[in-house]
Amino acid sequence: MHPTTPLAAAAPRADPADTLREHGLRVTRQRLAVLAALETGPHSGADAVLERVRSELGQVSTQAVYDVLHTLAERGLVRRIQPAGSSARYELRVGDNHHHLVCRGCGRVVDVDCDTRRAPCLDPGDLDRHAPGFVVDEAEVTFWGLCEACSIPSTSPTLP
Amino acid sequence: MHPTTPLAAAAPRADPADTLREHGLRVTRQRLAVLAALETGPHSGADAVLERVRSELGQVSTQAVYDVLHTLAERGLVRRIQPAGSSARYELRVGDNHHHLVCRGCGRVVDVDCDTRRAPCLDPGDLDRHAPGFVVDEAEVTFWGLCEACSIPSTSPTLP
DNA sequence: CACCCTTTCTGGAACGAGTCAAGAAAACCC
DNA sequence: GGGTTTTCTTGACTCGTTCCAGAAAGGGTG
Repeated sequence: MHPTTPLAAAAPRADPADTLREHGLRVTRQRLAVLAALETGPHSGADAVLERVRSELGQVSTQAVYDVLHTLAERGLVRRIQPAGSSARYELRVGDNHHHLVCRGCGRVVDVDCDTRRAPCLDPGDLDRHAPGFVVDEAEVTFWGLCEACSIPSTSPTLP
Repeated sequence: MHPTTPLAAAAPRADPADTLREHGLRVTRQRLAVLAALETGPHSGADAVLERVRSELGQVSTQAVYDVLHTLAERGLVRRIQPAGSSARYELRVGDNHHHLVCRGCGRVVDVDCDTRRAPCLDPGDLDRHAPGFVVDEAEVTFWGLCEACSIPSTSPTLP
C-alpha cells in the first residue's frame, strides 16, 4: 500500500526485528506485521491492525494480534490507550508522556505534545488529603472536542 | 450500610425528585434509587448500582439501570468516567472539572480537585499545528498509581 | 544443519459490558 | 379518571476481548 522506503518520520526507526530482540522477544512475521501496521496507522484498534496484518500476511488469527499487542504493550514497545467509549488503540510513540486529542464526532485521535516539557499536571494537588499513601506514576491527559470536519454542522454530519 | 442521615458532604443536595423534574425528567423509583446508590457509592459501575438499586427496590431490570444512567449522564445529572481497562463508572459530582486518581491494583477511584482553579492543561499547547480547526471542550486528567494498600508488597497483594 | 525446548500462533468456545426492540407499566397533564 | 408520553421489563443479540488446548514456529545447542 505504501512504498517500501522508510516513511517520512524524521527518525528512521531501528530495524523492528532488532527492537523485538532487544526486548527479549522472538521475531515473528506476525509481530513484524503488527509493528508495520501501527507505523502506517497510529492509534489503530485491534480490528484495524488485524486487517492490515492480514492484507500483508494472509490468514492470521485474531488471537495472534491480540497476543502480540498485549506483549508489545507489556514490554513497552507500544502504548495502549483507551478513550472512553472506544475500544483499545495502540501507538508506537512511547516513552514521551504525550497526550491525546479525541474527536467526539468521528473518534479520530491526534497526538498532542506535552507543552511543558515535564508531564503536565503530574502533581495531583493536595493528594495527601484525599488519598494518603497513593503513589502516582502517570498522568494521562485526554482532550475532547470536535475536529474540523466534524464541527462543520451542515457540510459533513459527524458519523458516530 | 450507612446511617440514613445525609452524608458528611457539606451541601445537602436538593431533593432528588426536584432535581429530576428540574431537568425535565419524570420521577421514578428506579431513578431515585440510582441517584441514592451513587450517593452512597461514588464511582460505581452499572453492576454495583444495579445491586444497590435491587437491594432497595427488589426486582429491577438491568436495562432500566442502564437507561437511567444513560439519561442522567445525558442530562448532566451524573458524570460518566471510564478509566482504561475498566467498565463505565458514574458519579454525582458534576460541573466542576475535577479529576481522578485510579489505583492500578484494586481499581479504586478517588476524586482529585483541580489544583489551579481553572481546568489544568486545558490548553493543549500548539494545537493548531497538529490539529488545526480542532475545538477542545474538555480536558480529562487521570492519574494512575497505587493506593496505599496496594503498594504494600508483602501485606496485601493487590487483587486485580 | 538437526534437535529440542520454549514461545508463539491457530481455532474455537466463552465471557462481560452494553445495546436493540417490542410490548407492558408507570408518570404526568388535564 | 382518561389519555399520552415516557419509562421499565424481558429477552435476544452484538462487540471487543479473553481462555483454552493443541499445532507450529523460533532459536540456542551439539
